[in-house]
Amino acid sequence: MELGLSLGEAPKAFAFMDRSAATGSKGLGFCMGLGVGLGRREEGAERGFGEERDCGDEGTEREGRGSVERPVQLDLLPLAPVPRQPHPQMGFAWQVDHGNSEASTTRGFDVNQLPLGDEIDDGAAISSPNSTVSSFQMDFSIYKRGGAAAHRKDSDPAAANDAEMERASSRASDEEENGLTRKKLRLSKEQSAFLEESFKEHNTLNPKQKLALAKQLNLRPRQVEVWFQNRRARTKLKQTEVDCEYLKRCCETLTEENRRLQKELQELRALKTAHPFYMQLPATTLTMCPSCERVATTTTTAAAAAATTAVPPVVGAVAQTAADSAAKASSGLPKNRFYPFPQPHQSAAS
DNA sequence: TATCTCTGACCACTTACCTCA
DNA sequence: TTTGAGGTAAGTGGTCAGAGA
Repeated sequence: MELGLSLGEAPKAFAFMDRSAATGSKGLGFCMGLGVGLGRREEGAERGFGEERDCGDEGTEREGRGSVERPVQLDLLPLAPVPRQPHPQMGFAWQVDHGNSEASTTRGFDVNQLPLGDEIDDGAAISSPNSTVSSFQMDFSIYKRGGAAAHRKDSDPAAANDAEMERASSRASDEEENGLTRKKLRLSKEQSAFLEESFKEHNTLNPKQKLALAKQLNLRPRQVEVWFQNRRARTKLKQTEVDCEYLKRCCETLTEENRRLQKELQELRALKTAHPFYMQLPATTLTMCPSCERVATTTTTAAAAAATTAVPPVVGAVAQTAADSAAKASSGLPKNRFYPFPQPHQSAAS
């Protein structure tokens, strides 16, 4: 029996997986194969799972004795998009006008504000006739009131926001004084939250959406674009971690199963050696798998089987066991993914 | 129609900065 | 106060698809 794992692009060798819905994006592809290399006449005849075969009908396949070497394949594909929540379009609590817009006049250059004259950064900020920007622009300038202190963070989130914005503003001012150009900025919680909500809506942006978001958040379009890129990268990274964890468990389970079946096989061989005539009983009484207690429906006599090989009935049961456990465990799971084992945690998107 | 060039979007990788324990 | 780790904004280079010449 062989256990193979491969990480990379989604495998093409196993056509029976319907993953049409999942292949829209190129992502993590995973292929796990469990090959039972015991079906040959001789013990040494082994075979890897990588052989391309027609995996047309898994269900009927497991009934057949001839398919005892069919690999049990796990195909881990990118998760379906995170369930989307309705976008609270302009409905955020922090969007309330606190009536302090007057006091919001910028004091120098705020790193979290779209700098005047920088609007044409990458050209996207030039308003177009069909732009939806102006209809729902947020006013982040309310956070620029003075007098906020960082230590208020715990007691009063709003005040903490003030402090945050003030710090950013102050830093920027200092740098402006020093003639330095700030290379990196930190988005405010509100900006991040809004971007996060947008990301839930759609994890990619068309130019119009990018422009709208940029205007709304007083950021440069490039910043919005970068944020989405980084956010996608983070999502993917988390998903990869989750997948790896899951695969580790799969591997452990299969290894254990492998060990158990090897042991079982040894026992049966010992039995055969000790009681040679035992194998001449009708095959139907011999193909019961000790682990799953399934009886194969073959009518082949043991003598006939022995003429070819004494092993296949056992291997047939083995393959069936693996296929059964896979089918059992994968029921009720997403179709575009193959989960023969307990489902991994899928909450990586956040 | 085929080919080439340009452009924009995206991704992977990396760097540099910021925050916090 | 210092420092290292982790998070993240941003830079860079490569690929790919679509538009236009």
